Amino acid sequence: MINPLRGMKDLTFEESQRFNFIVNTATTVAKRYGYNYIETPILEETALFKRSVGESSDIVGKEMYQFEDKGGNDVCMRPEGTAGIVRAFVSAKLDRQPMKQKFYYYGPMFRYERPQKGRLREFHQFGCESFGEASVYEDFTIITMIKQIFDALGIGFELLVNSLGCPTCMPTYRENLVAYLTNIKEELCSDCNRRIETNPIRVLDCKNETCQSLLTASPKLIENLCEECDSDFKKLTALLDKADISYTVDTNLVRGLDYYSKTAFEFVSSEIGSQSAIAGGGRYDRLVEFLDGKPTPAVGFAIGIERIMELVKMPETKREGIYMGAMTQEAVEALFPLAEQKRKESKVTVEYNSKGFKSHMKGADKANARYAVLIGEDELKEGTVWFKDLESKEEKSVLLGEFTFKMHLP
RNA sequence: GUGGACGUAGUUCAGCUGGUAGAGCACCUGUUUGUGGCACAGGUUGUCGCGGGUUCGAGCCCCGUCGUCCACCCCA
Repeated sequence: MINPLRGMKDLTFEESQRFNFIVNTATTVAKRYGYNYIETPILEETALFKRSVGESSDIVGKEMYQFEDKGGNDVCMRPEGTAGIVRAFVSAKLDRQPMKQKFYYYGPMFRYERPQKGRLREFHQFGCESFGEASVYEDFTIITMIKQIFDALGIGFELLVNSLGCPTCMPTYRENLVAYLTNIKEELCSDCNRRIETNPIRVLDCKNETCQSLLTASPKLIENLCEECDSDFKKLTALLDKADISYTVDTNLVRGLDYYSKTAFEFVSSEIGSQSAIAGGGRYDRLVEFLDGKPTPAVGFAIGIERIMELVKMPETKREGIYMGAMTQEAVEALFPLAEQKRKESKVTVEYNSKGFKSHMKGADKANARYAVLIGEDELKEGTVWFKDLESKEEKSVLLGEFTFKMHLP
């Protein structure tokens, strides 16, 4: 037996239905916010991710599905969505148009990690990217959109926000932080020591308690923002207050990807284990430029579909469609014209095996059908069908040609 | 990449100090040979993850391997 590869998963039945439900719900909301669907390749040049995600992240360093294709190109399965979307945006020269552009996408992402709860090697994200809008109003609007999506899905969450600063205030802060960290180097854990070199901001959200207690006195970016970043962040929190969206300012909140600046946010759930981030995003005003486009402000987010799968409450499934069956083999074929006609408007299941009456009734029940339509010897002789509404329990026999549900059942 | 737990019927699990497997659910068939969801009766299903080893004998012990899960790491 051949099983799926490690960290890859098949989705069937209620799981695939829930998956669809999530995507459909998110799509509906995104469209209402003016987003258009964009589809980009799963395979991209490795250079794209090196330049966008950044070499400091483990994603690029060791988690990418990277290989040489048959034409000798250095390629990667995308580990996240934003880089590809921005690349497409620049490829289409949309950066040269004054129009603002908004895109939503969903699809598989690949990271070669050790699988655990909420972390697969092939996982799916739904995300949105808004280009050309520098106003913090857009950051706020995106947060309200995610809230709407989670509300529609019946998911509870906690919202964390922070500001990562911009090229004006971030580099100085970074230097100060590194200086501070280097001072207490000996007392920090080995992971943090590594991070001082690779990604000092990452030290801030270390889970080690000793590190955290040492960090209480560390310089905080939020207190060292430039005027513009500071005023934007204040505006954002004021808007959230006004909209009655509760949030926590988490000065240790960091985005893992290098391209973020200014607003950063994360939606977390306490109900799904250690991989608690169910959506994350923020502003990335410099990424378009990094990827050879004209400087274009942008803000976006992604939802981890697998991570919210078990949190989603599906609407109750009601009896739906028609089950058709026959008691004698000759009668089975008499069902086909009828089935074809009814399939123009509703779901029809035809049982090809002739079976006893009772066994058909059980079959109809199991198929969760609303109606059972059966033909036995008597019906075949008389040219009629017998049918029953499994919910109201009304039943009737009518001539085949006259058969419609509307006419015969309320 | 690091640390830990676990892999037994379709599924959830039981299996005591080693003697070649069991339960619930699910499924199938019946309970007047034309009335579903309930109840009752009966029935089917396993190379006990895979490969070695120890032993007269292994689902139980040992080693390896693959996989799952949890945490770290990373991140959605």
